[in-house]
Amino acid sequence: MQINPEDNQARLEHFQKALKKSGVKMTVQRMEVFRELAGTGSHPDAETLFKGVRQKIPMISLDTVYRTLWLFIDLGLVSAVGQSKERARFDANTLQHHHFVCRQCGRMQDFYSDSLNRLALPDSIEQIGTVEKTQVEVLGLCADCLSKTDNP
Amino acid sequence: MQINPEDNQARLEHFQKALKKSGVKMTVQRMEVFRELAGTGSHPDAETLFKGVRQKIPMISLDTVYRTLWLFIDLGLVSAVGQSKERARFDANTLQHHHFVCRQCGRMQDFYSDSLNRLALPDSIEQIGTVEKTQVEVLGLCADCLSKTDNP
DNA sequence: GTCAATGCAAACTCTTTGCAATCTG
DNA sequence: CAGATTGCAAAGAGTTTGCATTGAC
Repeated sequence: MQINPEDNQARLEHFQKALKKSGVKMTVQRMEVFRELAGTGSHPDAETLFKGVRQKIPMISLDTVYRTLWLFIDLGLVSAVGQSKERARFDANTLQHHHFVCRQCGRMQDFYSDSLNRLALPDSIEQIGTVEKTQVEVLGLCADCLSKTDNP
Repeated sequence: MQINPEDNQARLEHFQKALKKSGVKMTVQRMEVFRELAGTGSHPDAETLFKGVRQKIPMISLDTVYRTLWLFIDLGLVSAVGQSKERARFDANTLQHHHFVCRQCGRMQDFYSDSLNRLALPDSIEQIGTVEKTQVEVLGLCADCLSKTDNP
């Protein structure tokens, strides 16, 4: 999915305001990392972004791209796909199931639902590809973390 | 989610048959890695499994755990959670959206659906935790990979 | 001018690989 | 017994960190 130029422009402005609001300095590097990421609908990894940004800022370093991305995530401008920061996790449950993931402790719990097993997907999916498996991922706070943070 | 012992027993038998069928040797290590993984409903990483298995086989090495896991994945006995083998990927799209992930090339495409945005989750979710975000992940083959493999 | 942000290089973590010793079928 | 499998140690990816220099406000 390519993002159209106007949306992109609007995003850049929103981006600049967000930085100012958080008292974070605007730099060429941050600008370009954001522009690069906002201009693509694919979900690039840091290295890919790095290569793209280097076209405009040849002296940028990879660690700056990483720092910039985590900063953006803190600011809520960007999200990391899936449990990206984590390691590989394995599952011996071969039944169709769905995942609840705690955003605090990262714990993952399976849950089952017949209706979620046969979700109706939008027709537009057909243009993207053939569907083999559909899984719902629910993000939230697990009961454990809730009781640890909420209770006085 | 803990798995009950009977299911677990059935799984172990299925596991042994699957190994034999694929002409893969049965070893204590494989047995224990599988038992450990099948006996937990959490989705442990390799290190966690390693620690568990070491209780029974103190001399097992971490690389064996990895090799064993990827073998099981090849055999279809186990799955890796998410895009586990991949690196962190980032997303500047802050609108609620869902992901189509190509299992071949790993490309990820956003798609939108109002109905998927407000999925009805099973009541059992409440016991697990509070829901903050629900996202659908569709796995399949993207159009690109389809045309590369299917067309003669 | 001050302090945050950057680039560099080195460290760190997770995962994989080469090879000789070991064990399964 | 032959060949697959293991353990070890070392290498490889991807990511993070410490520190001096640079640059934004």
